[in-house]
Amino acid sequence: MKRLTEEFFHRDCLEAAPELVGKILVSKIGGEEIRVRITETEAYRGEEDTACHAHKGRTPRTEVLYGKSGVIYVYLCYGMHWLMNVITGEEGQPQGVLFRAGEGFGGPAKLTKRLGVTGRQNKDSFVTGNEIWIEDDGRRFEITTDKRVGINYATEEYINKQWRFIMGKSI
DNA sequence: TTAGTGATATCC
DNA sequence: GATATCACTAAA
Repeated sequence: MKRLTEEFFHRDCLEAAPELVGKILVSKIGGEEIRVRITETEAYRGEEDTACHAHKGRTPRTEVLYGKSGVIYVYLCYGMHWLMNVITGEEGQPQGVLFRAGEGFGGPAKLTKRLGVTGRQNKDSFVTGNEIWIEDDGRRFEITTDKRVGINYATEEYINKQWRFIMGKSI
């Protein structure tokens, strides 16, 4: 059981996103330790990705996307749902991976609810923090890809990218 | 299919 | 200041 370090996140989101599938999210935010296997992720890649929050450039909200890999980006969607991402890639390049589902349930807002993640964790780090981190238990899974969800505002080119990664059979 | 909800960005 | 939009969910 080993905790993921900065090197894991410090590469292109299209490499990191499929590898995060099958890993274990561990949270102590609520006091007790909660462990959830990640079953689905999505990659958001740079200003040229019209589905990425940072595609219009740097704003106070998207600032964190440009920062260090391994940092957590949490934001409120539709006034009631917290969505959690991890920053990947080079500093200065806005990209990250959205955690879309965990074992036994699906839905990015359910994941944050289960783990107790809210806006308080925005800009925390999976690498250095003590409240939430990610572990590799050594298990490997087949990965299937699909189009991303809920990004109809993006251009067709990016709507059609297969940048969603879903856990399959154990290998 | 639709309501619910509030931060954010963008326009006065 | 006002408004439109939104990486969702539950209920019907």
